Amino acid sequence: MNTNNAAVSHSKNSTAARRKPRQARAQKRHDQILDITAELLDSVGIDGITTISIAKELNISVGSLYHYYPNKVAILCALASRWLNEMTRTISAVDENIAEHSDIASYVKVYTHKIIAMYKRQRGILPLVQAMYAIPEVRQLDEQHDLLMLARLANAFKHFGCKANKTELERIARIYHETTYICSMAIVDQQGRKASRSEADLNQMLNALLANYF
Amino acid sequence: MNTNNAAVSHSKNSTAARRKPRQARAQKRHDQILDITAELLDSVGIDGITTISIAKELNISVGSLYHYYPNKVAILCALASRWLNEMTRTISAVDENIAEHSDIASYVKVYTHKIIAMYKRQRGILPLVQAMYAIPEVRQLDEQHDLLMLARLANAFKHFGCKANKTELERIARIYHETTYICSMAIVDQQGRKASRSEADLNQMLNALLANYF
DNA sequence: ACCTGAACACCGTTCAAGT
DNA sequence: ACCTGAACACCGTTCAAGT
Repeated sequence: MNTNNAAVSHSKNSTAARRKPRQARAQKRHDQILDITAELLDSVGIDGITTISIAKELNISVGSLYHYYPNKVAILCALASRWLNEMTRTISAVDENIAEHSDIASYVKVYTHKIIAMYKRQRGILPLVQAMYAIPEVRQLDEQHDLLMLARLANAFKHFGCKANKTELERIARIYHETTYICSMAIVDQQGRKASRSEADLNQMLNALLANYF
Repeated sequence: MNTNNAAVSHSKNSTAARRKPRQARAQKRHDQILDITAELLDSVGIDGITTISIAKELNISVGSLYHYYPNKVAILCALASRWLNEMTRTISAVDENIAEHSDIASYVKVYTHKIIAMYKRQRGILPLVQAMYAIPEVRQLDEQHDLLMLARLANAFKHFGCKANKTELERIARIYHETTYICSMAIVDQQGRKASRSEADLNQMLNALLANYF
């Protein structure tokens, strides 16, 4: 009794969707399942969700539900993945327009602003994502997503003439990313009041972090 | 089906320990239960823990276990509480010696260092705390703990002559606290390599945050 | 008085039987 | 072929019966 195996007999083999969505109809069902799951997550919380309740809401049987996803974790994973992809897409836009910025400070400002705006828009689902964070598979997804963002950041820093080597670049990007993430969450939490001031404070911290390396 | 009730019939009335530990023997049992739970958390993960496994490890029956704690969540809560208190105690020491510091920068440096050292010492249990974070009661405990730390920080800032009003003080303390927390986690994660440099970067960010208010 | 563990209520997952 | 939902395996919690 010493290795980290969940030791449950329930099948958790794959967390991927079961049938490839060749037909538009099947894809629609997959999406519907995620929509319903998101709604239930909101109304009954992550502990209140049951596979039967999801199936019932869709007017299909549990067995049918298991045609689309191999298990409950897979459904939650797919939902998390959809959210993460949405975020990535939003932020990618900043990077694609990197030519717009003449210096790093300008980039930092827009980057911060976009992230906060996005978190604000998704205010309702943030606690849900947080609740799902307990699921190891979701955590892994999030880490992959982070790696992508870190690579982007490191690239942008180099583009603006950062004088750090590769290892250092990775390290700074990590601190930059984590700081932006946690402060954006805090800013979104504090319901509008003085949020612009907080955003300025975050920018100041980020610029101070980068100052030594430019 | 719209309010956020867990809707389970399991009794979750109180999360406090059941019998007041009047006798030293009962207190010892309470501690033993938490010790065993921490061990199991480490070996089988939070999803692998069962009340029966805890009882078995203690050589008592499940029924007996329920004499000491009203339910499984209460046990995990008590464990989290023990950890949080340990942390609070460690950090309180910095505040009690506030007179040692002539300026805010000196305070920031020691504060950062103590926090990182503490996280390093608890490296093993940090992922466990993170896993427990999914439990709403644990989250609440953590928030209470945070409020305490924030009050401390705001006080210290004022002591060193911070020119911010009460609302602003709270806001800055929050950003300070969150940034320290997330960066310390990141620093501890990166296994020693270049950690001292990261610590310097964190300090620089914190000082930049405070600069406008002193 | 105190402890035990079978029994009950749930929920995730499967698969034999229906269409 | 596809869907159904009773059945099975688990786990948290209780409480009648034992000491």
